[in-house]
Amino acid sequence: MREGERPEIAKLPLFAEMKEEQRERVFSASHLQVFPPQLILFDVGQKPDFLYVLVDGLIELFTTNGDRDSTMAIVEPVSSFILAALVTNQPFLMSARTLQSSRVMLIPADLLRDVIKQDGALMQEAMRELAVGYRHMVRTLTDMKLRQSTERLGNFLLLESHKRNGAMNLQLRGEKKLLASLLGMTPENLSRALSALAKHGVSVAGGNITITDHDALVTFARPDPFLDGVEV
Amino acid sequence: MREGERPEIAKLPLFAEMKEEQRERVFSASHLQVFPPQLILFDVGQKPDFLYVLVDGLIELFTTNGDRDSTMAIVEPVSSFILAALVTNQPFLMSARTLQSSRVMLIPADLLRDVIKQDGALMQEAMRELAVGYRHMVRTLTDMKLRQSTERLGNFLLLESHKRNGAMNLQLRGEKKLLASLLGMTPENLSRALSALAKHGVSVAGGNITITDHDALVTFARPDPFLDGVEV
DNA sequence: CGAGTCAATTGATAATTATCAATTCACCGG
DNA sequence: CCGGTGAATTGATAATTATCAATTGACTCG
Repeated sequence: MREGERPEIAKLPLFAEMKEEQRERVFSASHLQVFPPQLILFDVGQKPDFLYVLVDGLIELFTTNGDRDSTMAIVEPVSSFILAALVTNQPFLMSARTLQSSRVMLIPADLLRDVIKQDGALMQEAMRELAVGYRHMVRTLTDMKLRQSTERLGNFLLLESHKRNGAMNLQLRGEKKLLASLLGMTPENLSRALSALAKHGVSVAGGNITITDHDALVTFARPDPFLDGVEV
Repeated sequence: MREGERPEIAKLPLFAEMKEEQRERVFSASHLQVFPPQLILFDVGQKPDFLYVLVDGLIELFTTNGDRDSTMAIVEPVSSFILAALVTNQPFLMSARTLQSSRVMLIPADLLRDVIKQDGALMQEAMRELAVGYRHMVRTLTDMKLRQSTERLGNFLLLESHKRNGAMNLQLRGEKKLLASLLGMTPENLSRALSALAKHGVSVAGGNITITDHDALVTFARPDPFLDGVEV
């Protein structure tokens, strides 16, 4: 891989604490690849050959059942994905596709599993990343089971705003039907939910969403301090 | 803690590979406690003081939102729970209550985090356990997003049967409303779903459910080999 | 600049799930 | 053995969400 890419990847929490020597071993065996939009990187059921690190672009993790499919997560740069499949060396439970042209670092799975065993700091970060991922899943599942669609949307907007340092103006990454699938609803219902939120401090102009009355949205969506709290 | 309890706990994958010396350190600082049914062990938002290991009994992990609540998992012996909260040292995202009188081992959180850092084998098992837990969550979320309630029930029965070595006769642990909540439906709809499955090879007598026609149930529920596959 | 394409919206209807209200059933204690 | 308590079931209705169909809107390509 190119030298210039390394610093931002090495800054990832996962790789930040490991021994330089081991990092060198991992990085020199990895390669960076550019994929066009709408390309399937891997499918459910395949064995993981690599750990993936999204350096630039946008990637969707999704699952399929018969003719339906559902977005499980949207991966933004810079972050790794499918660590759990790599650690357990079990088939993927999700498929991945690029939403935009994306640069991805591919780290050979066997090598990485080996280095994880040898480098305690790396293992600890892998453990932490899995714990954080697990907790994220708990949040998402709770969100699905305990809230209805418009509430989910409201809380999603509040959380996005929080992530962006409280910005009241949000620009959607990707299409609205993607967001709909992520939130577990149809595109039609997302449209209706967005207009329903107009009464609760949200205004929409295309892919640009503005929270005009934060308090009103909070009153409607009732975010939970723990469930919707931002993980460190 | 009593000596007699240790062997079965030490056999847990989590503690199986660690150094005997470290295990001794952990176990001797832990204590075993018996809780009556319907007792809250901890609530959402509390910081984890212990890792919990259920030795005997039955425990429910659940979440709350306003006046609704939902069962997230049912913990059967012998297994540990809330490892992710312990590792991240973040507040619980789920509450726990005993469903039956339960014996629980309490391992001090600070100590265990410390030992995890020192014992590579333990850390590796913790990492693996978190990865397996993450994957379980992915399955559950997919199940919720992609299937409707009667299908979820059908697949639940198939999976339970598989777990019990293909037994066609299943005895429910706990009440039906618990199962309903776990599957994300109301008790009323669980009743209706169970009677709907009568046409697809399932017969019910109280808490005793029999799969009378496995193929018919498979045809109806369409289990996915990966999603519903049993993790090693 | 206009046709074509696809996302997004809107309206109408259907399916699914939840809620409310009775019973019925099972089990326990007196 | 009887009455009481709460789970489970059943039926009727309401709320939520999905589906189907049509239209609008935005953008690209020739």
